[in-house]
Amino acid sequence: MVGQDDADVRAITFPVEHVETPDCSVGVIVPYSAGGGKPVTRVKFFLCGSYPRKIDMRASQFFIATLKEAPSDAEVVSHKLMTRAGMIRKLAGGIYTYMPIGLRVIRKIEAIIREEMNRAGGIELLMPLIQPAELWQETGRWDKMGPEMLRVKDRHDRDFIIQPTSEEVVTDIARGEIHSYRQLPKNFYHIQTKFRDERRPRFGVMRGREFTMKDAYSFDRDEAAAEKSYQAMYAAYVRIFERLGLKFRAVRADTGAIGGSLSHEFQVIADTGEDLLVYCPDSDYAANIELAEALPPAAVRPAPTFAMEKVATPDTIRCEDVARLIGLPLEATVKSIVLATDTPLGPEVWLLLVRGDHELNEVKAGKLPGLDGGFRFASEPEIIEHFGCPPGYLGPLNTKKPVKVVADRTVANMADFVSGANEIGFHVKGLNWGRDLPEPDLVADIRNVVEGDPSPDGKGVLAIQRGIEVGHVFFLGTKYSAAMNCTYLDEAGKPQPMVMGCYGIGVTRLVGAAIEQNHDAKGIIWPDAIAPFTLVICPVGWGKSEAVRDTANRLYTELTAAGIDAILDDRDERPGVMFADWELIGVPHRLTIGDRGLKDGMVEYQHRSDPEATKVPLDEIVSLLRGKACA
RNA sequence: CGGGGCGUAGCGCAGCCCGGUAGCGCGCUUGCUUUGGGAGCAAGAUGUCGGGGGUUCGAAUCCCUCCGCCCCGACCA
Repeated sequence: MVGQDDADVRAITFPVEHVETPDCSVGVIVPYSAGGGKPVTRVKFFLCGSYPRKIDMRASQFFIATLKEAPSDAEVVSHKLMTRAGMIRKLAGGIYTYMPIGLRVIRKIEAIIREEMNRAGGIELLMPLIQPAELWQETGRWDKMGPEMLRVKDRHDRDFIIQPTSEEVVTDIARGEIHSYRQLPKNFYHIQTKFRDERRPRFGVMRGREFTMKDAYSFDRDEAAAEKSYQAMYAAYVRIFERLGLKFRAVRADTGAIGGSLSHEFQVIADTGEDLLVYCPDSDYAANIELAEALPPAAVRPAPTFAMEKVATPDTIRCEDVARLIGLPLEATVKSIVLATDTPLGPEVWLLLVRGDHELNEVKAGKLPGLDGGFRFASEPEIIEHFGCPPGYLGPLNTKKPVKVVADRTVANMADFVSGANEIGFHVKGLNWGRDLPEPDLVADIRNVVEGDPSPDGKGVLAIQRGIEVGHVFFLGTKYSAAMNCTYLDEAGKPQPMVMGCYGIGVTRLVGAAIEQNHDAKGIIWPDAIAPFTLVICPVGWGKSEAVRDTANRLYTELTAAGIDAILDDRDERPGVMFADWELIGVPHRLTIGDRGLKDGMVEYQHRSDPEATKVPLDEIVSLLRGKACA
């Protein structure tokens, strides 16, 4: 047993066996008595193998660096709390040092991810941070990635990048090492520093430039096998986020720049999230708003009832104001958005129409034929050239030059609507497709869904909530294997491209997301699984009471031996300081020991989310905490 | 990238308009007192006022320039 009471001891030896577990984490075998039954031996996982746990964890020997006030550049609560709790310190925009408290949380998250990745068949390796340009040129992403990818040169003036992701390198490994269908499937992963030179880093570690990501890549012989790998990763992700103690939702997602055909995001539910999640409470439909389909209106377009009429709307630009001025509902107006594409023949101008109360979905627009090669918002000169009028009074009626008109499904179904008259200070009302102007060139779903829209699966109506994207799984197909000639030989001895999937988890972003979801006015409230410490022992009167000191030391030793990740606050701070610090840091379980209770043989237990402490007899506290704080 | 704002002690800020001794709170150091919810008193330490250039007898303050940071950015808000 650990058996040491002396506060001055710095390095207690821990006479238990370190074992190499099947998934390569290092654990220690600890005696464990489950519910008072016969003692059993079980492996208690502390932290990952590369992070030896300091067994004697006393606050005076550790590093607690809390702040009363957050730096003024911190905007969101997780950034403020992480800084105040001493988890991170900013070095440059979007670049942070992970301080000791913060690193412990990261290591715990990594340990859980490793366990579940290994359980799901993943094989850990570690690919370099710096990668040669050649591989990226091979897939074409050297040119496609843009300034988000940090490029560096070595002393010979050769191009390198600091990796934002590792598809190229892992595919290079696979094509070099895997030659036979017998070697498939394989899933390689690593947990590595990434660098993405974000246009606007913000929100602390939530959108940093340098961050830690777990990225995994699966290689299979065919689509069916690859889909199994995808499902295995999906299931592993569900387990990971459940173990982390977070409320999350898996949603269908756009495949974006990475490419591929099937994709889910794992979103931590938080009102401060940047993403909008669409889900159906009556079914299992869930998607990112980028992807969620707005179904065509069920009804047939009504017949025109009014004559078209031009109305003066001086200085009235926004649909809301136009509707109010004319005295019609906002739903009767149509919003005009002008896009441009740059073709070899020069710019082409597009007019996209959504209902006044709807919003354009740029991801959907970007998939339209003609816009799928990339688009931009048209410049004001381009707008005037084509519409004969500056922004604010634009519409599909009588454009000066022909433009390609794309109407949202809802707009295509409208009658007697309002839009700009392409004349400064005027709109038109009573406008009707077919009668007053030709049918749109294209009718498509180009808007964001709104709450109450019918669910695409036909099983109810949609609801919307905010989330933080912490994980993303992609079915890649052969996009990279084809580009890089990554093949294996099948039974017939024929080369076949490997079918790939890729799977990411933002480790450092998870830290921020967990805080966004779990905090109060005093600070962070960690889920047990990722708390920097599971339990803090707060002795009141450490410096003056031998009884307090002895009891604290003894309980610390016993609880640690029981496998509880505890820290003993021996700093001899005043209680207010001590409590405020640990509440800010967010340690979920607190044991308070003071002369006041000790004289009655009592100590106090309080969970971070409890309103107040509970008195517990001294001889019951260890078994109580074993039940509560021993994950 | 465009627009706006800000850089003064470890953190939060004042001083700048109107040029003249660099300040406040928290934190830090020392001592005494205090000791169950961020203690009190006393005495201290800490600054290239973001960098460079200019104007001036004199610049945190006025001018130029560079850098850094923050916020905002649809014909949404």
